[in-house]
Amino acid sequence: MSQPKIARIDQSKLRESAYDALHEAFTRGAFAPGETVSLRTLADQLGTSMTPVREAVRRLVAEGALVDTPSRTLEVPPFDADRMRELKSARLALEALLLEEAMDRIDKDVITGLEKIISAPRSETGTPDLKQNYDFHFTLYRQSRSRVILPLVEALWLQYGAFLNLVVREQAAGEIPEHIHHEEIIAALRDNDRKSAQRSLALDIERSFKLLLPES
Amino acid sequence: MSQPKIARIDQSKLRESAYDALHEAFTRGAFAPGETVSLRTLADQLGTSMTPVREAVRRLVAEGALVDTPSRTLEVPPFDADRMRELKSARLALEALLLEEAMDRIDKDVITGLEKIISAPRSETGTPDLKQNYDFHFTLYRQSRSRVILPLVEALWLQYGAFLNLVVREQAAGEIPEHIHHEEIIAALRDNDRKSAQRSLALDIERSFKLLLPES
DNA sequence: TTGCGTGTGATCTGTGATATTTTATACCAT
DNA sequence: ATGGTATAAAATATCACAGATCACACGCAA
Repeated sequence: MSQPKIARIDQSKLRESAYDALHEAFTRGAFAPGETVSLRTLADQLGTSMTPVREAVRRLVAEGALVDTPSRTLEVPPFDADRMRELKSARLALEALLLEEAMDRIDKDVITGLEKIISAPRSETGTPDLKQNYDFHFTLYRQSRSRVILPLVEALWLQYGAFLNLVVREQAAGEIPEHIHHEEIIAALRDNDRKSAQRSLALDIERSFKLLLPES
Repeated sequence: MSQPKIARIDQSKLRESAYDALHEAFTRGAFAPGETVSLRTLADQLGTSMTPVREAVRRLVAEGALVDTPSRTLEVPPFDADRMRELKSARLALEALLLEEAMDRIDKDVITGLEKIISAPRSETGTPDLKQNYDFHFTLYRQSRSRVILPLVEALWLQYGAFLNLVVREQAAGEIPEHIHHEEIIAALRDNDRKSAQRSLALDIERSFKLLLPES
């Protein structure tokens, strides 16, 4: 029994490419809540036919990033404070589980990687570092090797991502020091201090929603 | 501006019908872990073309009820104890949140409805009352009016559903008294005793996994 | 002869594109 | 305002294609 010497070529799979492109756009806050999108437009922009886009869109709908309207168009869910509160409590519950699992397995190299992520030069454009924040959390969560909860959390971030679009404008005024909690988390990881790590993560999640849920 | 007097018949939407049919089949434990399914076969059985089935299947994949294989076929995820443990902790975390919200809003009529569900005649066929269990939990959870967490929990049940197929055979031997915890939950709802309701729900979820995760 | 690996082809699969049908909305005339 | 029509979009069906699987026969070696 010989092991394969060469890797499989990852054939076509336009559906995956389309999904990846849209996923990236969502985490970037490229879509505004309430905005409607058209399959044909997306297909044109991606340079494919409607079929792969449709399947990618079906997945996004299943994940809550898009919703079907009664008139059979697609729209980015409009802002909704109740939904936002649910996103927050779901994130608090599930990301705590991921952190717990991750701390069972994480090694020094990954922690160093996390430090590298947050110490990367902040973007010069004045836009908040959405991608940096995403990368920090998910390289941490991926250490959990979770195959059930991690996809759920990805879906939550996807829903949350659209709302970030609303925040980007006033971000400069908000001046949220997001890296503070990230540094606390890294320190706790080094000390293997679970309590402290959980507390810092919870604070970081709370922080994420401060601008969108001012009352809390 | 006149309001429509009669409800729309939700014609067409074959995609939704296909999804509903498959969803029902999963919660019924109709599919066995490891089993492969074919778009054409499903389309034939449902009496539609491949297209609606394909989109329904895309959603099921997004929810984790089906997975794509490297050879581009579809299969029901094979049994996996790690996945099972994740399902359990995710259910414990999220359903606790739903119960909390539900207890803020539930009224007497719904509690009576819950009693009616569990007092319905147990199926004569010897098969466990999967649907009865499903209906009990979700009529309760629906009271939370959740639009974020509830779909996540549905997805978890969908993944869990396939594994139930494995249990059905030995169920008679297991002889699990599932209605015990359900009755405790109802009593706690009547007393508005949150602590007790949460405890009973957790026990009920633990019970669900007893046969599949004997070690715990 | 027996056993095992190998190639072959029929048949199945998902994928992607496109044609057809259905529905919703905007527009225009009345 | 009302009603009909035109237009555009989504939903569905159908088709062409490339890859994967399986059964089976063939050939070589022990």
